[in-house]
Amino acid sequence: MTSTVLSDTVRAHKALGHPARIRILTMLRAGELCACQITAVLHLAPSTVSAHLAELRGVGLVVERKDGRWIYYSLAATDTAHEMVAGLWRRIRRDPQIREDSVVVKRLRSVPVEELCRASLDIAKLTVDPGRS
Amino acid sequence: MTSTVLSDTVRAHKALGHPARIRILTMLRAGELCACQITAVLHLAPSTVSAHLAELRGVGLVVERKDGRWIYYSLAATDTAHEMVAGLWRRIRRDPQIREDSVVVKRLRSVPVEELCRASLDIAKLTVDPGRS
DNA sequence: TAGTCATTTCGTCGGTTCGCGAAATATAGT
DNA sequence: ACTATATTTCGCGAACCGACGAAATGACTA
Repeated sequence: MTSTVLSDTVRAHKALGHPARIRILTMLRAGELCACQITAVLHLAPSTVSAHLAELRGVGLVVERKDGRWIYYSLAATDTAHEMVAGLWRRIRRDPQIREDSVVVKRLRSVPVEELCRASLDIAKLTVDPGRS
Repeated sequence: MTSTVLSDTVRAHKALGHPARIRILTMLRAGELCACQITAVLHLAPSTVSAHLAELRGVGLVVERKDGRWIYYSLAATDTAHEMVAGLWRRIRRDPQIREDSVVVKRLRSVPVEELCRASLDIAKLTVDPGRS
């Protein structure tokens, strides 16, 4: 696999060239999320979300951490990742879809992952506990 | 055509998701260039270069100015364009291909456009005049 | 008016991307 | 061992992208 600065930069920008992947990156700004949580927000097939996450990981924007049955994703701690996400955020933060994602994610975080999965990733079925960050 | 912050951002990043378009944007940092000059540097068919330029213009990163037979392209004077190209430049400036482009462009600028076109866009045929900026 | 030349538009072909469902993988609980 | 389940991998069809050459456009030049 040929890797130059140019081709790496192309790949990174291609990774941001899809709404689902932009939504994932901005969601992760607030902290790690497991694949099922991301799937619940995006309303896409798990296999589709997995492919998006694999691409983000492939270009080094995202990092995974395994914990039992769940795989948690978070933003990579590299300079490039920080800069790209920061630049992205400056433009994207006004978008209504992105804003809504952030409130949905906040609700997700107020509930244990197991419960979300028990509810078949359907956020509407969650019993929200307002007492958590 | 639906236009939201998110979809516009996706389109902009897609535009940077190709080496030819990244090379064009970085070339234009030093000032405007006509389509034939860009074609000479990239070694692509004129119709291909035209398509890349059309895409860059479509997402508002680049602007065109007509002057007789020639069409000059330059970076758009918007905040978004400035920010994206600045962020891009920070990563791309070390790339050998990009560096070489910049010396080729410098040679191109030392010669009137008509002469380049008379030489069938073949840079090797140019009689370089070292006495110009 | 006719000719030349820079550029774009159009049609096409091969390759890539994106979505899904089905099957494979791996981990936890019983 | 067996089951349940979170995630990935695989295979596929539809849509999109990028390259080219040929033809159209538009502007100088003789």
